[in-house]
Amino acid sequence: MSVMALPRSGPVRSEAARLAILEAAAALFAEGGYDHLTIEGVARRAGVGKQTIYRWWSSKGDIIAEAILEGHLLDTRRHLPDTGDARADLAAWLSDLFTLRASPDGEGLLRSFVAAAAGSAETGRRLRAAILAAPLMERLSQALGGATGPRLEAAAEALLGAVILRALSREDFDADDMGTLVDVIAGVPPRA
Amino acid sequence: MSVMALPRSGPVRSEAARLAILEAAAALFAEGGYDHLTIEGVARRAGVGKQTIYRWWSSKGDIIAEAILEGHLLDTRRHLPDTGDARADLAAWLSDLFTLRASPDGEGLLRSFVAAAAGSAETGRRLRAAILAAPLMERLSQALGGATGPRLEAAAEALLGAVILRALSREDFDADDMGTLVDVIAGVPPRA
Amino acid sequence: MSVMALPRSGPVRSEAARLAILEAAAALFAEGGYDHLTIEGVARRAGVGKQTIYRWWSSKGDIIAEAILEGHLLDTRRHLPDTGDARADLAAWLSDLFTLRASPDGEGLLRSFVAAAAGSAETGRRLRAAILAAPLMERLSQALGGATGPRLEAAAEALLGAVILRALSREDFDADDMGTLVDVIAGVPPRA
Amino acid sequence: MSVMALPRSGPVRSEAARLAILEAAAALFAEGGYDHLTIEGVARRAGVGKQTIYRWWSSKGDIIAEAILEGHLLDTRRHLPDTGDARADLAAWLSDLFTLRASPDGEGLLRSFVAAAAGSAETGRRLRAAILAAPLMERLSQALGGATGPRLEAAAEALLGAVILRALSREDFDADDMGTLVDVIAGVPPRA
DNA sequence: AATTAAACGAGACGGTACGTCTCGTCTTATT
DNA sequence: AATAAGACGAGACGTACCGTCTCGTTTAATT
Repeated sequence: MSVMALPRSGPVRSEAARLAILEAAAALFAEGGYDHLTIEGVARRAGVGKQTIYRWWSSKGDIIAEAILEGHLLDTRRHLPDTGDARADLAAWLSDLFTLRASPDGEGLLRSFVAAAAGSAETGRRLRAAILAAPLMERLSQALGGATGPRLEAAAEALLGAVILRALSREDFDADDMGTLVDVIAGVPPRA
Repeated sequence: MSVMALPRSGPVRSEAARLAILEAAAALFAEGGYDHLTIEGVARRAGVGKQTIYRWWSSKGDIIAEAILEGHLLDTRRHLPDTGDARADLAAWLSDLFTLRASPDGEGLLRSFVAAAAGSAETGRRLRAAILAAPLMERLSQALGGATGPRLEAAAEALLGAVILRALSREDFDADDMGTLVDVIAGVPPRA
Repeated sequence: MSVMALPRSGPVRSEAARLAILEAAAALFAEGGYDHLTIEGVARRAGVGKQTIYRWWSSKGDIIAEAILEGHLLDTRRHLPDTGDARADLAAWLSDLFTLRASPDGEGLLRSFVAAAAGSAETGRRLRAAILAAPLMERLSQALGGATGPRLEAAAEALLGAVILRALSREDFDADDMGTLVDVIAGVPPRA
Repeated sequence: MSVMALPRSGPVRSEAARLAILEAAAALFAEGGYDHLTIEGVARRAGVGKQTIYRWWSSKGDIIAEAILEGHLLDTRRHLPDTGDARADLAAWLSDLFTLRASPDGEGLLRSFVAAAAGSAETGRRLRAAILAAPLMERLSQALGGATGPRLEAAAEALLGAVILRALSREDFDADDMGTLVDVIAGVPPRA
């Protein structure tokens, strides 16, 4: 048995408005972070009525979640280097993620993403999926000596979680620190 | 050489007001989470003028940071079990932290703390320090076979970070998962 | 030379829709008064698209004007008593008009009509014509000792206007007051 | 027994804000009429927060009522001519009232007042009192040969009501018509 | 019968205004 | 001088309607 969509006449959702909203939200997020993002601001920037936003999204978190999913906010294919040294590659990539800023003088983008995730379940899930994407998982699996399943997942979460925690506590974090982190999680014994 | 306070007349800061504010903030935080916490609400609940808050704190994040520091919000001596099995103890403690809720039907308290930390640097630092306190570090050191220094710190951050990340993405997390996480970070090989 | 309608195919105006709109407007007017009447509400109640309203009327005032004209709103044949005493009959009728309410607990209907008239020229004219109809004018003419023309018109306007003014200032108005009013306008000397 | 105000500290109502609001409301009323008057517009024009308006008034009708009372909207000492002929003076004054316009191309001010009165009980009462003021009543009493009490009141209401009714039905009204109206109400027999 | 075109129900759109809430600052009287 | 109280300008919140503009369907008159 198939679920039939109820036939409905009338105008169809405007793709132009949808895109304008997502792009405006992404731009404002990048400029001022999640806290300073307002629905009114998005509507103004997108040249759209507020009701058009409320018709399709229920909160600013929802909008950001969709913007992440469609790649307006985060380049999910961000370059993961491949030097043959999986641990070094991961450390570099995480360092990069940690220092990611929207604008040269902007707040840390990662922290703003965390704020968004704290406010919206969907954003949390999307963000996690966007970052813990296939290339990262593969490289991490190599670093762990071929781990898969729950252990690989746990390691990935530990890695990303540690970076998030440091972003939240505003600690500086250099490439060496990141290397130590990867080593610990990969179970590499202390270097001499 | 001693630092002399400038002599000055007039009433000094009211300790009663200070405590009333911290307690009101903690209560409201527990009831509605960080997002619904407002300065006006705190002033109302504490029976205090708004200016008295603004005179001594600069944001709601600041208030929460101080409330954490003084233990109004988080019992920093929360029971860390001691069964002799360091890994099991850690897993139990983290599980506890993860499922921490303000009220029976409340939002996850951890998620709300993350929102607070995302909005206030000081809160982030205080929160981290409050959770990664001495008892936890000691037990983790045991689990790691006596690690100290940067490696111990990295492990602690990975552990707490992973829990935070799961809280943010609203995944459920049972005691087994937590055990796997501790194992991976402790470098314990897969169990048969 | 005659004006020819351009030949055109297609459906003609739907009488069912027209009536549904007028009746919905009348019902909503009676329930909530002119101010709370909205085009969207009329469309919803009538089961009609908004455009069908805008196609044929240009404002809610227009709709009300047509509803009055067709008797959906005001029974223009409202009973004007005939006791032989023209002044008493007029006083009774005006009293009736003044206290007219849509629903038992409703606002004064007269006041709502005035609001409608203030907002729409056509409604003003229609309303005036609907109230100052032939039966009233005849009885008033008798009360004035056979006046006609401008003096009769002036008297009629004075009578209705006074009632409206009292409705606007929310004064109570009993049958005696109404009698005095008719007497003054009819030029009857003060009663002993 | 006296009603004591509760002793209260804190700032007192700003007279500057109060006046700015009344003046802005009066200006906007004169420019666009009651229907186009908005609270947001008043706040903008007065340079005042919306909450400052809502704190002290509950509707735009309320504001207009106060503006009338304080003479921001209607010069209650409008010149009532004194030529010795009371009926002619009244006719002239009413004609003046009827043709009163806010701006050269504005809507009739009287009609807008009626809309305001229809929407707000207090405005209705204030407006009535402002127009049916002592000078008018005295002159009317003369025209009626010394009438007082209910009969004078009824005559006054009939007079003003008739003018309002004509304003509502957008009929033109010249000085002759106005004379006839005064004559009918004054009980003067038809002129030859 | 097939074509054509307008009226229809539905409702999305860019807007304006609503009335409420909170922000951070400022003012007052009290302690 | 610090406090409780709270008015102030500012502006975001989410909702209700505005009047216009599609949509896809239905209904007549014309081919």
